Amino acid sequence: MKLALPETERNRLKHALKSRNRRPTRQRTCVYEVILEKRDHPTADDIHLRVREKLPSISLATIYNCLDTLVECELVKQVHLDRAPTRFCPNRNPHAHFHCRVTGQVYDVSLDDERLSIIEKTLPDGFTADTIELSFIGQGPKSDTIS
Amino acid sequence: MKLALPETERNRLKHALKSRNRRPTRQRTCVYEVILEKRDHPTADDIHLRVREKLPSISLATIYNCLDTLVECELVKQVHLDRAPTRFCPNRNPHAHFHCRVTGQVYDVSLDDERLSIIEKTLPDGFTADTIELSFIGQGPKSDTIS
DNA sequence: GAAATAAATGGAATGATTCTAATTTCTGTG
DNA sequence: CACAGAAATTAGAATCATTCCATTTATTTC
Ligand SMILES: [Mn+2]
Ligand SMILES: [Mn+2]
Ligand SMILES: [Zn+2]
Ligand SMILES: [Zn+2]
Repeated sequence: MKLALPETERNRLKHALKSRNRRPTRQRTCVYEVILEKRDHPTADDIHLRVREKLPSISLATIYNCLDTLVECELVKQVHLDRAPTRFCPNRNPHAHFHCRVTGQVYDVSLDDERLSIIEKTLPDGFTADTIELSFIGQGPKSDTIS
Repeated sequence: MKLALPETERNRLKHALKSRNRRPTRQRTCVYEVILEKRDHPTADDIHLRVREKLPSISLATIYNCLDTLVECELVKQVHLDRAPTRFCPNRNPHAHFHCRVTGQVYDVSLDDERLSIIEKTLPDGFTADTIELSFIGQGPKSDTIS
């Protein structure tokens, strides 16, 4: 009988959950499983469809719950940052953005041509990008944290 | 009498619009104006509030319409890419993403430590990032475009 | 195995964005 | 200048990903 989830990943999951005091449930295992199965960056809804083939009664809310847990445990990443209203920027030079977790502010971070071209060279042959988005998330300066 | 929108930008707007056969309306001018006024990456709603002080009857739909036009004319950028469902990814190594406009596929693009550290050095003093998101948007390989 | 706690569930609520259909504004031409 | 046609604006409805809530079910602890 072949395990759906390979031993290594099964352990990774178990440990990650235990270390955060979260329970290893059928649902969480299965969600993790389908994400590993096909590395195509599925949406929550895609995942729901796939998981339902194994757990037909799983709800979409649970998919979201499981995903939150897996992200929290750093077992999966979400490709788009926090869903939040789109922001607009008049800076027409190439630049990156810094989102401060503390204040919510968004700063421009200038990007010199040098670095920009290094970043562009990351792309393998056959890929042509017309847009690059680089953003940092963390803590900004003088956050006046009263700590 | 001081013009609300500086001459240079006023011209940029006029030319950009004309070159795409779009009309220079009060609403578009005003939206562009408030975005330039305060470079804080406002949301559509923020912009609506600010523009309403000058055009009290402007609708939110128009704000979105104007923003679409300004983005199309490359006068402003939107900081979050197209609003679309969040995607999830099990790749735990540092990597970038490539979104293909043609097929909608999302690919992982590996990021060596070298490049990663170059990117990190972009941040000015005082900023600490715990997350970096780098994504490319464009056309992927062998897109089988029947052209 | 019962109490206590965490998780799962279905459905309602949210909220950013998009769509629609009606009205208003522009622009080019006569 | 008037007018036809095109483009833009508007209010409100519709979408849709995500979150919230109250209830039920599963897990862990004792
Ligand atoms: Mn989330
Ligand atoms: Mn848009
Ligand atoms: Zn910016
Ligand atoms: Zn990825």
